[in-house]
Amino acid sequence: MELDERKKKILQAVIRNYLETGEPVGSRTISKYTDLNLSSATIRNEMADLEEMGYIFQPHTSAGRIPSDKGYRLYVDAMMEEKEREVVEMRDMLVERQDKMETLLKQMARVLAQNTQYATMISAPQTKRSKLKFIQLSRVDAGQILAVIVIQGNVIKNNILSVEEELDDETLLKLNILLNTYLNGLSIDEINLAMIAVMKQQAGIHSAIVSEVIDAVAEAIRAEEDLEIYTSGTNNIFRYPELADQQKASELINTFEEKQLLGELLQEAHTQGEETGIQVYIGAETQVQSMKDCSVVTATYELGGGMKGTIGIVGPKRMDYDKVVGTLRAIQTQLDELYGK
Amino acid sequence: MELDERKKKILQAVIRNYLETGEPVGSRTISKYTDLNLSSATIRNEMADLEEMGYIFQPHTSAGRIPSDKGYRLYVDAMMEEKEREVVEMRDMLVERQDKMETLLKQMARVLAQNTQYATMISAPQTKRSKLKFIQLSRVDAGQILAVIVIQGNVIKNNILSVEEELDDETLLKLNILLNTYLNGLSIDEINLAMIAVMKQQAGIHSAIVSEVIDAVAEAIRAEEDLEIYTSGTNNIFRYPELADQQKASELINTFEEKQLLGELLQEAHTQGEETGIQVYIGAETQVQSMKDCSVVTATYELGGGMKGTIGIVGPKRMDYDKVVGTLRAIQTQLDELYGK
DNA sequence: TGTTAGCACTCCCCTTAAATGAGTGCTAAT
DNA sequence: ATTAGCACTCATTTAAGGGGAGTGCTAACA
Repeated sequence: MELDERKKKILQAVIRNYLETGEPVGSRTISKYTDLNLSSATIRNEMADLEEMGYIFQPHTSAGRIPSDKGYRLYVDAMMEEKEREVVEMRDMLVERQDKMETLLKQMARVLAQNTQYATMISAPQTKRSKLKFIQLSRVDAGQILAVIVIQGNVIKNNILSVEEELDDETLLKLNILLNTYLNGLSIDEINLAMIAVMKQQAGIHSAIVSEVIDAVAEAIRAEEDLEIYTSGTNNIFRYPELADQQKASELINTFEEKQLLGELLQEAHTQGEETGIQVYIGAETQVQSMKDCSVVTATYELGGGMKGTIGIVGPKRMDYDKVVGTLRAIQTQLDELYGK
Repeated sequence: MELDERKKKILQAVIRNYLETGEPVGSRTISKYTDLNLSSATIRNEMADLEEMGYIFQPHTSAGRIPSDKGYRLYVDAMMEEKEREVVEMRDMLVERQDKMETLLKQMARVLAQNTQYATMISAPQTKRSKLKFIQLSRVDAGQILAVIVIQGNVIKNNILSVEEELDDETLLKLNILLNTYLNGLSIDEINLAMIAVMKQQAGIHSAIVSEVIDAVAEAIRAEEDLEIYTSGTNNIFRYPELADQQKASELINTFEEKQLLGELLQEAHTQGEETGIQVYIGAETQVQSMKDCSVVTATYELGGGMKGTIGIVGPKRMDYDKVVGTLRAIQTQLDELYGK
């Protein structure tokens, strides 16, 4: 059987209607809703075909039709290539200069949630490929050294080190110069054992501190790698009856709080993002069990220096794909303009 | 009417039983449950009295009794003064040294949630009265200065400042000395305009930078003041049927995500905490609308240097007050031992 | 005077049954 | 190819009934 133009139109009408109402949609509705001027009986025939082809299905005998994952997929794909959406307002959202990535991301998650009425998540940029920009040791207290580590993109990590020996200013200065000379501008995988050995040797009796700093650097990177995720609008779940029953809501909320799975999800979206960087996962496509009744739209953004992060929007399968994709596009554009290269 | 010993015992039995089951408890149950050896009829009479006195009530005619807020209050008060709970294990929770307050708090919230099966929230210590410990300016890039601000208790804030003039190392060193000399050891409200004027004068052409740093300090403090709140275990709400219906769950989850109200709640608990620092709010006592069916137990902890924070545990009114108070006590003790003075 | 047994009564809740109605599949006519 | 018509299905709603847990009250008992 073949998916002719009329079938497409009907399918689209079914999906549209279902997106609006959340209720299974019957033939009579379609017959009036579209400009096809077909009777409900004809629609019924076509819908039977569409069901056979797997685009829609009945939740139970003699109920209206609901789009299947396959149906959504078709709809989304069609929509994606068709529309190059208008850039939404949202310009004011990013106007203020941010020193802090964290604040920016939190805010972004919140705005998105507010805007779309879905749950949102956003992963911080990953610094894997970033270069070390600056290291500074300072004596804060007797026996306490503060190590400040700045990574490309102005991601800053602090680390308090405890030392036994008393360090005078001169020694500290030397160590600072040593560390910066060797490590500055290197990315993580460029720091090797040989280099560390040389540095330790040059540090003489203070080699222990060098070790600690290196550890701190490694830890800072690692901390950045098991990436931070910010979420917002999880309670929007309750807006959609098909997700709001106790069982599902509980699982979803849990998933959102634990963030572990979200991380993997975003990670995957991030790595396999294609040209546009926008990806749509429908139902089981996410691999996350608790989200099998949801759809997820993700967008990868870049902040220069190879740092990439991912935004995800989670809603019911009948989410307004159109709007969501548009919104994400707009944000991408904004971020690119501000930080992109 | 008077609350004699037997009435107390019966009331306690009713509450205990209700805590366990979550169901209204009838006279027959009590008659068997307690060691009073009274028939259900007698219990009925007593329960009628207790109801008249406002300690318990029936959700509907001919149902068992449920403790009222007043009833809970009595129970909790009695329990609080009676028990000086055993210090729970939980020792291992805090063993690792933490450089980062944030990590510690998050972890703590999580452990608590896990342990109690309720939702938890924890506010970061407030630095209002804290003293400035250390300031360091470093050149990170051409035109970019990193200001690191350390506050008592090793709370560290970073701030990137943009500068137009090129600063050589010597100037930076001078500025560092200047700033530290003047500001070191001062608490926020001890920094006044006169002092700033003097510093600016001494900084000469670089007075602009001094201004910026001062701003950064102020901002760092302010950021710390509209306090961070970490939550965990919000999905535990779903464990308790009386909170899990769509309406209530949605509101609660929202409250927990927005954190605004939680902040006020913790704030209040913090300020009016009495001797022990542990406080119990039952039902409407919290002032937070969405929590009118919950109880909240809060504990204020101190981390030295006048920095105080508050932990809160939110559960159904029938929460296991005993265990919760015990757990919080234990944590308080631990924190005191580790950081307290 | 306090305690208990007995009994009628209340009311939630669960189950069952019937009514409703939206929607389908099929057939025959156009 | 399209449509009208009809029988049929089945989730959902509504009503009714039974069960049962629990109460309040009264009368009897120690």
